Amino acid sequence: MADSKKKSIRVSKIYQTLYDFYGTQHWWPADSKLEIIIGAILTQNTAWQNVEKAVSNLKKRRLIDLKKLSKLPVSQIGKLIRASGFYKIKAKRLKAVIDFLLKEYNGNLSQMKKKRWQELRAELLQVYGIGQETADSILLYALDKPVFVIDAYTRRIFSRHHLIDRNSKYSEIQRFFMSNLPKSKNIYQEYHALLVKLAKDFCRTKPKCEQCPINKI
DNA sequence: CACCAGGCAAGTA
DNA sequence: TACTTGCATGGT
Repeated sequence: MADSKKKSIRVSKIYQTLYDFYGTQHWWPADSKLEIIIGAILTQNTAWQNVEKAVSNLKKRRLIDLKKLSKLPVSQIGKLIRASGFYKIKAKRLKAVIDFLLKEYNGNLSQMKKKRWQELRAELLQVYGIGQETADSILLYALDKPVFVIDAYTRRIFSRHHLIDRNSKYSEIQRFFMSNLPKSKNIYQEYHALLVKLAKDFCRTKPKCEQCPINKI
């Protein structure tokens, strides 16, 4: 059998294994679509635990609200999200995203969802502070689009198991997943969440790594 | 104490 | 295009 065919089968097999091992992950943990978008910026290179503190600060003041946020000075946003780290630059990024959503969609996310994801992705990538992973997280979890998210964990796990090259580009890895799985938003959401869970449980130390359920396939 | 976490943008070669 | 650096808090 061709090598690419084996890898293709393995991508599905790993999903089945992780799903059987862990069950559904209930991602993205948030009360609203806007909270997901805000979280997507705040979680950049940051532990989720710290993102929760920042989001919690915004929630207490009922600031998960585009119009309210748009009236706040960037420095004030920075103060509120301080716990998430990189707070000055993230405040600036949030400001850019807020302005984008209000200007282009009048803050109406369900209106935004009507567009094709290819078009939305291009628009999101133009926004300051939104790179490929953040754009795809927003598309997949906030806008329910069938787009696979590639993060550091995904690279680590799949290169570790020799299914992708360690130096592959984002777009190549994304195509690898999307061409070898059903085009399903639900599967993409679960798969990414399962990979994050797996990495946290088994990729920290070498002895843990050897107990990884993927090794038992 | 060092190291990392659900990346991105800007600068350099 | 490919590689480097700054951004910063909080947990382990």
